Amino acid sequence: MPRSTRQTLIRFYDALFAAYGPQGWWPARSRTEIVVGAILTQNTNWRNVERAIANLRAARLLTWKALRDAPANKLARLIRPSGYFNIKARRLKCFVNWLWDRHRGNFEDLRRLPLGTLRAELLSVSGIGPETADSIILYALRKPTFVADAYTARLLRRHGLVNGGVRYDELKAVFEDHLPADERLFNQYHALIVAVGKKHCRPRARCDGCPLQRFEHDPRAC
DNA sequence: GACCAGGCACATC
DNA sequence: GATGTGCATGGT
Repeated sequence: MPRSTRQTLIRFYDALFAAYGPQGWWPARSRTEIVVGAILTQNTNWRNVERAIANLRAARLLTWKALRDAPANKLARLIRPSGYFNIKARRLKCFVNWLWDRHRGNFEDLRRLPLGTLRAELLSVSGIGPETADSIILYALRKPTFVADAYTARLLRRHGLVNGGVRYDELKAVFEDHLPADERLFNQYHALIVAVGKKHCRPRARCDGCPLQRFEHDPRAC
């Protein structure tokens, strides 16, 4: 008799939390830095994102106003280590321009919006897709939306909870439909998935030592 | 040198 | 709606 999805998700969470403990996400010093990091990490290794963010910090550009006033080519030069630097510089400018055009440059203002409205508004910004929007909502604005990423897809696929061609919204719905809409839970859960994913759920990674190894899984499904 | 990394927009069918 | 492609650096 297969366990319910809810039970499975809770068991996974408990096993990951027991193994890794609280993650304290998002790894950033400010809300501005969270948003910048969410955009820069698109399809990119986090280590390279850290280099780019360090450059922005050294240039004192990690404030909304400084980002608004900085020319895109200057941003592009500084964020070069994160890859796709021309595109990402444009995306940073798009976000900041939207923040000023629609919300007078007041990031805190976004917290007042209902979650659905907030998400739809973020998705209307060029360069903000579903995962980036959810990262901003969950980690910078502390509202309960689940962030599904490449690690999440691999994990659920490996354990047979979703099929190969699963779409983003289906992936996050697995968590949102079976768990309480708790911001702290979603925060911790996604961070734990990244923790286990970096170690055990990427190409050529091994299951040895994985906290989820004792659960039914297919190592080839990553 | 190939493959990968905490995606997204756009074109095409 | 599904699929393919460009964007680009740095690590393995």
